[in-house]
Amino acid sequence: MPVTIKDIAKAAGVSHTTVSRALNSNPAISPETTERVQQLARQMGYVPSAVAQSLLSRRTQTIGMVVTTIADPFIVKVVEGAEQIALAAGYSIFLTTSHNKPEHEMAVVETFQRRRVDAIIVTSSRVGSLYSSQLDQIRVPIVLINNQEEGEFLHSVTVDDLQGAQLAVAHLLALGHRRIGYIGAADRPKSNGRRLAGYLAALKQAGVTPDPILMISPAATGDLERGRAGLEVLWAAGATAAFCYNDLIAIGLLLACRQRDISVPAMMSVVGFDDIEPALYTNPPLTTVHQPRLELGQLAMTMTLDLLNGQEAQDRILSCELVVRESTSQQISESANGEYSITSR
Amino acid sequence: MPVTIKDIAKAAGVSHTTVSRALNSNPAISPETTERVQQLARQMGYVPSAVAQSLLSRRTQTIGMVVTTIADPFIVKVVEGAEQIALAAGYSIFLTTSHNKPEHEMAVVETFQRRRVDAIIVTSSRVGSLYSSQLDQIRVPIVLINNQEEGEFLHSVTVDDLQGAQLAVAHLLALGHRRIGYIGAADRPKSNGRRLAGYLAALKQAGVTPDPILMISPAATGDLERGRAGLEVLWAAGATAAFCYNDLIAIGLLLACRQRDISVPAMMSVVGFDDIEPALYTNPPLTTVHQPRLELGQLAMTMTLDLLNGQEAQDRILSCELVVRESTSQQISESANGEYSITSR
DNA sequence: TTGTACGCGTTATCAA
DNA sequence: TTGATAACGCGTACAA
Repeated sequence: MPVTIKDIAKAAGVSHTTVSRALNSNPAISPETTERVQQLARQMGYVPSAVAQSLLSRRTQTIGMVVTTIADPFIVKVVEGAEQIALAAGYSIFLTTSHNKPEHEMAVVETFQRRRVDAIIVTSSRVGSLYSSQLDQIRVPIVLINNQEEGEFLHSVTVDDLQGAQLAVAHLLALGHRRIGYIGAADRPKSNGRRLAGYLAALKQAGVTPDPILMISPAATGDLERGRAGLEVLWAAGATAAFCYNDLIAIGLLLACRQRDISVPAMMSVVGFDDIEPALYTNPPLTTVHQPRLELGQLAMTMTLDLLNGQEAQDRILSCELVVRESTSQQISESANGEYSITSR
Repeated sequence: MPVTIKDIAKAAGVSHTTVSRALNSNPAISPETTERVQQLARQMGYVPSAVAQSLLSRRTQTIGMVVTTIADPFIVKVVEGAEQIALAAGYSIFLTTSHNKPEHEMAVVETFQRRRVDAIIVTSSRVGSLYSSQLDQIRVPIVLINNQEEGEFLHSVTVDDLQGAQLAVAHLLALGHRRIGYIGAADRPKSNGRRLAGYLAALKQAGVTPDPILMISPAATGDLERGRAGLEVLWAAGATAAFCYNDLIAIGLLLACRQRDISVPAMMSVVGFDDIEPALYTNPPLTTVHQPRLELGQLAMTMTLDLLNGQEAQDRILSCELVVRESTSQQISESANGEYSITSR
């Protein structure tokens, strides 16, 4: 069993109260006893019990964090950002994955309540619908990152999907593309809707009429598969460029292009979303929309700690940046006279 | 403040002792009161305090897990495996990253002690040297995953680096390669040494004399860079194949090959180690040694829980599998008479 | 300057 | 069948 202040008290010949005060450098204690007690504590390898302290202070200095999966490089960065801030403030994180399973999420929340976490951070979940019944029970602050549902009662940090999508599609338009496809993900309704809106906004700004056949959302088991399926439709529809809901879909599309000998970017320009690490290793390296993932996590945690300190916290929306790599190029075609010219096909 | 058993006691007109017993379905309590109390607890939204329970039981049902970084896809899988098992057993995980910084690791251990975690799991660290002074202070079980130092005092789960490396190099040898390079990582001394040993063992078994110039360990800022640097040396030394310490190094090498127009696998076969996700997306897809990462985490956690239940735990070594993709092929060269023949160059 | 007493929420012991 | 009491490790109001 670990050493307690009582053990130290016995060894030092003082009361446990004095030990407690000495260890906390309480000025009421004489410098000599303070020094003596502290040295003794060190010798005996004393480490205060956060459990006992929590019981008394009613604060566990603990944050519960729910993510769908840490296999997603996007989420990893968010967690890293959150951890940095938490650690610096003396908080520890209970990290749990939900794999998007409602029953899992319920259980996680229950666990967090039992553990008396001071606050909860949830990423990319449909909190609104699922938790609503449990939510009023929870007294601790809840901060949502990129959540898929609207809800006024919670605090949130979100990435500006619309602006990011607009950036991506504007880039393709500037390169001369007019038949630009969008491959969406219907299972993330909110963000998918916003990215689609950005796509449409960019087209509108360029005076291009959207073609319904180019806006698809293939049902598939995984994002990679979705990209593969997307290519078939878009290629048949005469698209010269594709904007994908995320990088994994884009990578799936890239793989399918290679199999069908569709050269990227010469025959098909591809843009992703997220800027995950693998996007650097693809062939060609993927042009994509970079989300400030680290910052997302940092901000969410900062916000959480602010709330715990009784401060107000404003919801935040972070903007994205376009990272141009090699999967996009001018939409060119050889014209009759042998010269290259931009075409709108 | 959360509801306590005292609140329930007041509402039910019984003592808090009775409430506690009723909630735990103690047979000593009459069925009527039990039912009444349980229903009341549900209505009032009672959730027991793990903090108070821990203080009494001296068990927190909590595991501290230290990893170098969750940005490493390898580690992510290990964590996932560990989490599965922990969750099923009612344990929660404090996940912390150390980024290989000694001072960080010390702080983490200190935090875990304060939080009174029941056990600690550490991945890929040099525990032996760093922790030795703190180790005797810690009374809880410590399980090491793929640790970089020998030590009899701790429990461990390790992947069979030697066997995995042997598999990889034997594969290259079987394809006819004789000038096979090894690009190592000196900052992971233990596993690097074991993989090098596997490389040498395979060569020996095939009767190939190792050439020191082909066994390198480039000093570089990151693994990707290491791969780049490695290519220069190996290419100059006339290597036709390279076995890399890990996939990231292999990917770095792949990127460098593309820049220098060295076609893979026609001119250079490449094998990695780990089988991380990005290895699927490279061009060409990477042949690599698959580590049972999920199992590694599961086993470590199972072992930990066994130890907590007072059982003995045997150290384990898991074996690897070779995953052949498209970055390796027969070592062929056009001979004078126009036919293809295997050469040893 | 130091010590006594109490409480944080829960369970276990003993008594009624 | 139920209740009063103590204990887990710590911090704090109050007393000395």
